[in-house]
Amino acid sequence: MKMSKLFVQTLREFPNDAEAISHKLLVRAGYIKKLTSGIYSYLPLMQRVLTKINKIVREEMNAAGAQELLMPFVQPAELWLKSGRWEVYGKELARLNDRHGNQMCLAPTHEEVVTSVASGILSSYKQLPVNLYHIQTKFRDEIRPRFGLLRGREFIMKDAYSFHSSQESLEEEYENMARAYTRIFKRCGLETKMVQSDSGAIGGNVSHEFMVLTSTQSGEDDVFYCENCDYAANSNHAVSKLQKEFTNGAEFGYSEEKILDTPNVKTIDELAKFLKIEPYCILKAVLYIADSKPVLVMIRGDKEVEETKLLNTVNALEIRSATNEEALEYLGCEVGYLSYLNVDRNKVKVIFDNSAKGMKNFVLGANEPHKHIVGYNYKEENDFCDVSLVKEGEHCPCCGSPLKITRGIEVGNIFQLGTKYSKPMGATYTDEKGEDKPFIMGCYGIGITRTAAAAIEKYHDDFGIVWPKEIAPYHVDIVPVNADDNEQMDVALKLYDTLNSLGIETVLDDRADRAGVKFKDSELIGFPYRITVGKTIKEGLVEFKHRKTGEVEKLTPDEAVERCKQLLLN
RNA sequence: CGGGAUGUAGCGCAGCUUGGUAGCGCACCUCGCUUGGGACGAGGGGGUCGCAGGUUCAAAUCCUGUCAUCCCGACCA
Repeated sequence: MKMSKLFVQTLREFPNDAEAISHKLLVRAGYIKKLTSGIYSYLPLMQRVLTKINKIVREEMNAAGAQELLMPFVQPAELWLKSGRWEVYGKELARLNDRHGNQMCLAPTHEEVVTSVASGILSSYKQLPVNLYHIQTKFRDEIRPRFGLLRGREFIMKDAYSFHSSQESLEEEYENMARAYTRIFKRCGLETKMVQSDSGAIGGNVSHEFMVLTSTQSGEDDVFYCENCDYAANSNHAVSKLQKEFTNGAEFGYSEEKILDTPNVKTIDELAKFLKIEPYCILKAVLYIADSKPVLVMIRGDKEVEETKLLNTVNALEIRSATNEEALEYLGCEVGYLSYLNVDRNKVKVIFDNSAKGMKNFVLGANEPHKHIVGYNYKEENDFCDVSLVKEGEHCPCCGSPLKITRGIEVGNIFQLGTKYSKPMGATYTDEKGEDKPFIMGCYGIGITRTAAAAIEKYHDDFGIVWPKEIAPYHVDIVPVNADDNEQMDVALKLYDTLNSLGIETVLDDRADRAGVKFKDSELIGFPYRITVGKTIKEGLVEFKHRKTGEVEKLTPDEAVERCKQLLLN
């Protein structure tokens, strides 16, 4: 491709509305163009990157035994009503009516359709297992799209669905997909970590996410991992051994139950300071509203509530913390002095976090303004469950080593769905005994557009993108320093033809601009290798520059071709 | 959905307080000059100032409404 013809416009400045570095660079280097919030055109450079990622995905999925098909983007409500997700999915599901008034939706995912497709064709256990996938545009009407391709509303996803007659077979395929995913991301130049996760709206029992770990701000998820063993989990799913497993207020001299005046002492910090006690001896009460019903969470003072865990525990669709007015309404007390004591559990659901287990002589609100109780001990049996956020420094649940935290970008995930969709949708096969059984299913997603963005988050420098060569839009950028110099242009053109004929994807920057402009663009766009044809051509030499390392080699044109072959063909 | 901000040329912005010819830089077009790190000179094209009302002789500017976008919190590939 000649640069003068390439459909691209690089910008001198970063766009104002971009936050994430991948977003900034994709816009500035001319890869994407925003149409509206969270919706982008993929310009020719971007399309080449996506095509390359897709190719890797297809090769590995096919090698893993999956079959590609293509399912519809617009789907009837009927299917979603059957699976029960029409109500559950919420506003993220974009709904519309066709001209007859039938309700439709734009596909955010394809469990419903694939289940209906499969059940029509798979009728015997002999046909199982089967794994079907496609690569397709999805639409999720995100509350707040941001970070460009990292969280668009419209995005490209590879989604695969497997059908089995036994849990063992599902688990086998799950492992198979995990291996395929690791290979896919590796071939895209990305190291990923497989972490345990919450299964969210997709549902199911076991699930893992593939995370690209990013040391900086750009990741959207917190990942806890153990350096000693291979435990790793998304913060919405992570569990830990507490630093202080059992706490006793007697340690701070509170061994007798009494009510104390604590005027205007509202927060845990204030209370700890006021009583000269550590937060871990306080039983904190936090009121939530889950689907408009009150839920009171009792949790140790040094811990925070993990809202996704709470959401799952109370089996709600939506959750938010309650206002002070709601606290007054449901508990008759303002926030800051709440407790579970004297609460009518028929009206307010009370949940105890595991961290509150085994506390002795602790402090808690008196459910009366400006009063707390000290030296309290449980007087009843309570059920405890896990609704708290892990903190860095807490210990690995498997081996007890301290847990580390890092940011991560989720580029893929795998779920064991079981019969979550097949059962309600009546998708069954006939087993050996002639009985009808619902399919046991798995599903496996890769965010194609997000993978591209993640690669940029991971690989960039002050000059621009540094693509891994496997997914770069082109491999080599040939820059004749002076387009008016016939000698330079001749050599550049010859190199261009030679490399292209070898199947090496090459750009020739034939523009009349000065060298600086071409160098800047080359680095911004992120071509892995650049061949500069300049003054040194008088000595028969060109420059071969490695984008990643900045290393420059002086080579003859023939040697430069050899270097390209060696680096890019094998 | 709550909190904050912004809408003026493809991009980045000024002008608005105090109403009176719509401006600057980049990009684009023409000519000249230049060619190893985003040159320079001269000339040129492009904007119903988000939209709709209102006030006024006169609105980018003041008022009202509305829409959109972006940033901070809860969802997800």
